[in-house]
Amino acid sequence: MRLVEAASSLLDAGGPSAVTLRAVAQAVGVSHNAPYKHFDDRGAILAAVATRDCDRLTASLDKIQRAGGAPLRKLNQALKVFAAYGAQFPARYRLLFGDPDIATRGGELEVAAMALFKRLALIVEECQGTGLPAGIATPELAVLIYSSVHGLIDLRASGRLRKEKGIVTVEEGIDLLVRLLAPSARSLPHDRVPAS
Amino acid sequence: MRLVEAASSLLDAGGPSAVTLRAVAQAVGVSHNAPYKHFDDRGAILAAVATRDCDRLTASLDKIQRAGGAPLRKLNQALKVFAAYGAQFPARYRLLFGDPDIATRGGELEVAAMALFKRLALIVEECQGTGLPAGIATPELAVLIYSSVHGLIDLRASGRLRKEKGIVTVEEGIDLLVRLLAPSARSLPHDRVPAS
DNA sequence: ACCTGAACACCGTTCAAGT
DNA sequence: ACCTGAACACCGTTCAAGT
Repeated sequence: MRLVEAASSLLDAGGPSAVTLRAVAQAVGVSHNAPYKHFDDRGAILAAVATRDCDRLTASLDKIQRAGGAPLRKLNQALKVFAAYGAQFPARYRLLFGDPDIATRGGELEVAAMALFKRLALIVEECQGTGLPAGIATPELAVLIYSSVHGLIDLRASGRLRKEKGIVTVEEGIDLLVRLLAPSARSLPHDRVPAS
Repeated sequence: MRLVEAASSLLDAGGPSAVTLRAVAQAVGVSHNAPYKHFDDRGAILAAVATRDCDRLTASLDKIQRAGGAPLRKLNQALKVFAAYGAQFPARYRLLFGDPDIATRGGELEVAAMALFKRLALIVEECQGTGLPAGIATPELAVLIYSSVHGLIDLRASGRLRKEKGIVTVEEGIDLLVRLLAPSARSLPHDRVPAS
């Protein structure tokens, strides 16, 4: 859908307030209220942007899963996928993982978000026993790990991870987190993963 | 300032979009553009709300610090202060710790935020060696811990910490986090702290 | 110093009407 | 089925004018 593509570009360029129906419509060359024939309202267009990105992230995790390798290394790579997405597209990250209106819409996006979480939980499960503590339920551990990474990305995306001496990049934070949670992985190589 | 109080109430009741200059002005009984005589723009009013809350959180941490007790217990209590604030006033939490425009304004709020982080870092420092790993710089560890807690609070405040089996409340997440980072604290009592 | 009223350029959304 | 133009009730912000 060209409308979704246009909304995504506007979001990247100017943040949520730049995604007006008028601007989206103008970008694809239709009248300012033509989008209402394809979407219920402004939020539905943004939800479509979020759903598309969510599916892409899921595909990225699948790729990492298929590539194989040490579990803890795969986890580190998976978390860096989120970090790269948040660094390259801060506004889209905050739409997908932080917008309250979009989250409570249910529908397609909720299904896509659940699928994404499931992939991450699978990777976490693989790590339990080979680095991560095994005496804890996988969903709990997966939620905690993702929350930590989300916190890092969100604080940076909102401009709160600057000088406050200490961690400056999300990647440093992820490496530190994995090191602290899995003491056996103290010499894990630092992975860089391209954006999805 | 009555304008700040009114803006805070409107934010709690209806989220950021409910904080219009017209509604704020009407709540204190002045014309819709009278606030411009006291604040540069709409963002300045919101920044004042955030600064006020930030100072209150700092006072809460000071109180915990003065009360004394086991370092790890103080840390747990301090983190629960953030959780309680986020649970009781989700919109204000997201304004203070998540709004990009407010964060980049600098000024008073930046000073207040720095002071708040400093208190938390002090408590973390006390824990290093008596539970938390000592072989790591305090600011790094403090940022990571706070990021994790922020991630939990933010995911809940935006409606993303629901059924996804596993952690449902932020408090559970904090207990789990402290337990994982400080293995010696496996039997730490669960603290409940009232909102600031 | 502080406030008011009118006005400006924007919004999202609705609706009657066109092809 | 899809689009248009006009209109509605909102915004934040500005400005001349009042006390």
